[in-house]
Amino acid sequence: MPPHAPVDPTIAELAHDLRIACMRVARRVRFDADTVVPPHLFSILARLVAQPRTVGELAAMERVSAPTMSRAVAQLTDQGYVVRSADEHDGRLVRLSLTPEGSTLVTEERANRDAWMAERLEGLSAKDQTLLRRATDLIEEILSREATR
Amino acid sequence: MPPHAPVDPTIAELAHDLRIACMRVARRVRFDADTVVPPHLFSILARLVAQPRTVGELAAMERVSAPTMSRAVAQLTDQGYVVRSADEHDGRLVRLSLTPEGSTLVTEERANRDAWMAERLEGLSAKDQTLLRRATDLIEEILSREATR
DNA sequence: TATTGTTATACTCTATAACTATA
DNA sequence: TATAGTTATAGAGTATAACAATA
Repeated sequence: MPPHAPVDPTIAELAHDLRIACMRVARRVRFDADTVVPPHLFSILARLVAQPRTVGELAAMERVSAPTMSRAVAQLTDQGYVVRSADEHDGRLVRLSLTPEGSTLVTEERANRDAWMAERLEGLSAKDQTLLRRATDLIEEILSREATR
Repeated sequence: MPPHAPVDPTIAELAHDLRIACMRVARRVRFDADTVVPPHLFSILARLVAQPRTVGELAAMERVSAPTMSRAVAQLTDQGYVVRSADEHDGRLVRLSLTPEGSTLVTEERANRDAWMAERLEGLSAKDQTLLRRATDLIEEILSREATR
C-alpha cells in the first residue's frame, strides 16, 4: 500500500472494532482457561506436536534467547512433558520431542480453550454460526496472505 | 454449562478456528505495533481514559497485587503520563489521572494498532467488508452478553 | 480495628557474557 | 574458527509479608 494513503473511515472503524473484538476474545480465553503450565511453556509444547525440534529452533520460533529456551526446556523435561535425545549426525544438537504426557497435555489444554469458545457459540442461530464461519475463514485468509507476502 | 454437555462437532470446529484466528490477530498486532511503553503499562493508561482511578481500583481491574500496581503507577508518574492527587474526603486514597502527554500517548498507540489492521482490510471487496462488520458486531454481542450474565 | 497504599524481600522470566563440547 | 547449548550474572515484573497513615 502507498505509505500515506488516505484511510476510508468505514474501514478504520471496522479495523478498530475487529481488532478490539479479537483481543477481547484472546484475553478471555487466556484468563478463563484452567492451565497446568504457564503460557510460555505451553507454547513450546505446542511447537513440538508437529515434529521434534532443537533448542535453537525453538528459541527462534518463540523469539527468546537460547539460554531462556534452554531453561524452559529443562523445566519441561523435569516435569516429564519433553524428552531429550542426541542427534545422530551432529553431537552438538539436542533433539526435543513430546512424551505421551506432553502430547496429552497439549490436546487437553486446547480442548479446554475450545470449550470456552464453544459454550458461547451454542446459543447462536444457524445463520449467525454461518456468518462467523465465513468471517473466520476470511480472517485466516488475510493473515496467511500477510505471512506469504 | 453442564459439565458433560455434548458438543456439536460443527460448533466445536468453529470455536477452535475462531479462537485461533482471534489469537493470531491479537498476537500480530502486539508484535507489529511500535510501542513506547510496555503492554502492562499501556493497559493502565487505557484504563484512565474514561475516568481517574485509585491504585486499588486499577490493581483489581488489571488483576495484579496492590504493590505491583503501586510500582507501575510510580513509573508512569515518573515518565509524566500520570498525575497523582489526593482525594478530598478520604486521605488514604490516591486519585490517578492522565496528563495531556498520557492522553496523547493512548490515542497515538491505538491509532498505530488500528492502522495495522486497516492495511489488511483495504484490499477486501465491499461484500467481505460487510461480512466482517457483521461478524465483529456479533462477537462483541457475545462477549458483552457473557460479561453481564 | 479495618482499609489504602508503600516498602522489604524473594521468586520467575528474561537477557547478555562467558564457558564447554562438537564440527 | 564457528556453532549448539549451558552456566553465570543481572534486570524487570510479579507476589506475599510487614509497615505507615487514615477512617
